[in-house]
Amino acid sequence: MVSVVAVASHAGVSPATVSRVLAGRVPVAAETRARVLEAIEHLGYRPNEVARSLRAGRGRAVALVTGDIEQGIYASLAKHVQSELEALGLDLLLFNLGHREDRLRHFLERAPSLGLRGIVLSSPHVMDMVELTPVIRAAAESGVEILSVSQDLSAFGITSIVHDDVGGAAAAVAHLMGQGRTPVAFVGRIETSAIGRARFNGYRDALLAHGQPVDPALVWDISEGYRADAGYHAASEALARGLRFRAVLAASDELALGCMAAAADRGLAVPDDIAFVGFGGLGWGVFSRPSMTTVSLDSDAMARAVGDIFRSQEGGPAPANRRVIQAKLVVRQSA
Amino acid sequence: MVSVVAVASHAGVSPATVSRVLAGRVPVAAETRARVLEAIEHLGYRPNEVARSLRAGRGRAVALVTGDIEQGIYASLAKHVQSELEALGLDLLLFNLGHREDRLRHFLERAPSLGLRGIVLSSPHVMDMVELTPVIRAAAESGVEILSVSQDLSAFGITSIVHDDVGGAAAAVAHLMGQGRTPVAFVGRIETSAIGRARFNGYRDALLAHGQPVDPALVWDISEGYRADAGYHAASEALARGLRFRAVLAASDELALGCMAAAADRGLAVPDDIAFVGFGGLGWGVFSRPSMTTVSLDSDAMARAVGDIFRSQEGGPAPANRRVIQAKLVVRQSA
DNA sequence: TGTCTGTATGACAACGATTTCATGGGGAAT
DNA sequence: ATTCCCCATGAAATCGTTGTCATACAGACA
Repeated sequence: MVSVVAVASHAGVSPATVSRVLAGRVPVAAETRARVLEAIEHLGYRPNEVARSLRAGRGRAVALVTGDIEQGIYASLAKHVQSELEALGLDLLLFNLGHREDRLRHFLERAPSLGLRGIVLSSPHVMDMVELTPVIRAAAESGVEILSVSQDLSAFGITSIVHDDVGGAAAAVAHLMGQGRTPVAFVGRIETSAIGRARFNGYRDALLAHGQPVDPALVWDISEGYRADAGYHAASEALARGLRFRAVLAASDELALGCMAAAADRGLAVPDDIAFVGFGGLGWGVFSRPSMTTVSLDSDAMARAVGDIFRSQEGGPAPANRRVIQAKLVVRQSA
Repeated sequence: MVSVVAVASHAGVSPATVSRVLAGRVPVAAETRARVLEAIEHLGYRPNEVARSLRAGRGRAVALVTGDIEQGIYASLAKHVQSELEALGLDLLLFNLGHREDRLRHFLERAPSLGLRGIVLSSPHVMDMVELTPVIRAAAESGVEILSVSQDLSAFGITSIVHDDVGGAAAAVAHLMGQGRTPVAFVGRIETSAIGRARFNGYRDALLAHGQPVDPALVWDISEGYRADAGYHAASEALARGLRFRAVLAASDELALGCMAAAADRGLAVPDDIAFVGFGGLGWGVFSRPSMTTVSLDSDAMARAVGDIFRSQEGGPAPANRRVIQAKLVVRQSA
C-alpha cells in the first residue's frame, strides 16, 4: 500500500508536509504543494482511513440499528440516511436486529470499540432503559453521537427524531369517522412497542373525542412482528369470530395488507365493507389494488434531520434535542 | 479509553502479555492469565477494533453494494448477509447505489483505503468492466475479497453467486404455456442490465422452444428502475395501444405489481384476463390480492454462500468460483 | 555442579497518519 | 547593518494493538 512516506519521498518532502497539503489548514508553499499533489496523483495515493481513525480517536462510520430492514419504512430510512451520510463523507454500518433484542445489547457492547462517529437507533422495541442507559452513556462519553429515530428517548438525554404517531393515528380515525365507518378496529404492537402504543393512543383518543367507545375486542395487540402475516391472522380470527367492524387502523402498512388479504379471502369488498388504513406510506402502497390509504411517514425528512445532527458536529448550529416530523394522511382507495 | 496499557499495569504485566491472553494462541501461565482476565473484567476493557485493523492491515467490515435497498430482494439480501456476517464477527457496511452508477465508481475508489475484509457487489447495472476491472483488481491485490451476487462476473475472475435467471424465466413461461395463456409479454431492463437480459433470454428461449413467436411489441424494455411505476406505465401504454396479451412476465415483483395495477385500473380480471408472474418472491407477494405468482430467489441461500466465502478465508475449504442458486417458481393466484 | 533446553514474559518496533515542537531562512523594520 | 518576526518545513511523538526478538528463570540431565 502506498503511504504518506512513499508520497513524501517521491516529492522530496517530509510526511508531515504531505499531511499538511491534504489537510489544507496550514500554509504550504505553492511550489511544494504542487510537487506533493503531483506525487499523490502519480502514485495514486489514498489516505488510509483506518490509520486516520486511530489517530483521530474516531472514524467516519455511523451505525444504523434497524428493527427489520425488510420493512418498507426501515429500508427507506436506510436508503435516505445512507444518502445523507454519503454527502457528508460518512459511511453507514447496518445492524439489523430482526426483532432480537439480545443483538442490540451485543452491539452496544461492541460499539465503543468500533470508532464510530455516531449511532442511529431506530428499532421499535421498548428498550429496557434501566439496563441500557449506562451502555449508552459510556458510548456517548467516548464521543459517539447517539440519536434515536422514531422512538422518543429525549427524556434520557438522547437526541430524538420522531414522527407524530398520535396525530397521525388521530387523523386516520377522523377520516374514517367522516366516512361513517364505525366501529374502527386497531391492530399493532401495543404492550411491546412504544411506537405502537403511541399509535394506539392516537386511535383511542380520537375515538373518545368523537364520542365513540373503545371496544377491547376490536383492539388486537400482536405480540411480535409488524409483518403482514400477523395482520392476516389477527383479522382472520376477528372475522371468524363474527366481530363486526367497518374499518381497521393498522400500525404498519404490512399489517394493513395482511388484514386486507384476510378480508378479501372472505369475499368482503374494500373499502365498502371494510376500510383499511396503514402506517408508513413507503413502497408498494400506491400500486396495490385497492391502493392503500396510509399515514405517511416522511423518511426523507427524518434522514435529513439525522444528517443535520452530523452536520452540526462540524461547526453548524446545534439542533434541538427533539424534533418532530409531521405524519400526513394519504388517502387512496382502501379508505 | 481504557487500553491494553491500562490493563497491563493493573495486572502488573506487560501489554504484550495482555495481548497474548486475548489471542490465546501462545502459552501464558495460568496464574498470570487469571490476573489479566481479572484486570480486563475490572476495567471493562474492550480491544480497540480500529487499532487492530491498522495493525492487521485489514478490518472486520464487509461492504455490501446494493442497487436499491427499497426493493424487496435487496432488503432481504442485506438482512441475511448481515446475519451471516454477524455470526462471523464481521460488520456490514451498506452502500446503496440507488441506480446512480457514479456512486459505484466513487465507492470503489475509496474502498481500498477503508480496510475492508470484503466487498459484495449486488447491483443490477451492467458495469463498464473495461473501466472497472483495474479498480477491482487493485482492491483484490490489497487483500480484499471481492464477490458478486446476482451478476455473473466469474469470467472476470470475481467469485460470483448467481441465481438461475434463465431457468427461472423459462419455468415461468412454461407454466403460463401450460395454462394456455398466450401471448406472453415481458417487461424489464434488457439493454441496461445483465440480469434483466438473462431473464429476457429465458423468456425468449422458452417461447421459441414452445414454438411461439417473440413479438417485439410485447417486449417492454424499460430504461431505468425496477420499480412499480415503470411497470405501471409500460403496461398502461400497451393496453392503451390495444395490444393483445394474456400474460406478463416481469423481471421483478415490483414491476409485476405495477402491471397488475394497470390491468386492474382498466377493469381486467387477474388472472382470467391477464396473468402475471414476478421475479423475487420476497415480501408482500404472499398477501397482495391476488397474491403474486413469482420466480422466487432464495436470498437466504445466497447470503449463506456469501458467508461461506468468508468462512473459507479462515481456513475452511475454498468454495467454487461460481455458485448457482436455483430459482423456484412459486405459483399463487396471479398466474 | 555446570550446561542445556524450554517456557514464560518483557522490551521494542511497526501499522499509517497527524500534530506538536523546534528550527532555519527570508523579509521587514529600525 | 542588525534585530526581530513569521512562514515553511522537518523531526519526533502519538493513537492502541500485535508480533518479533531477546532474556531470565526453572528443571533436567550428565
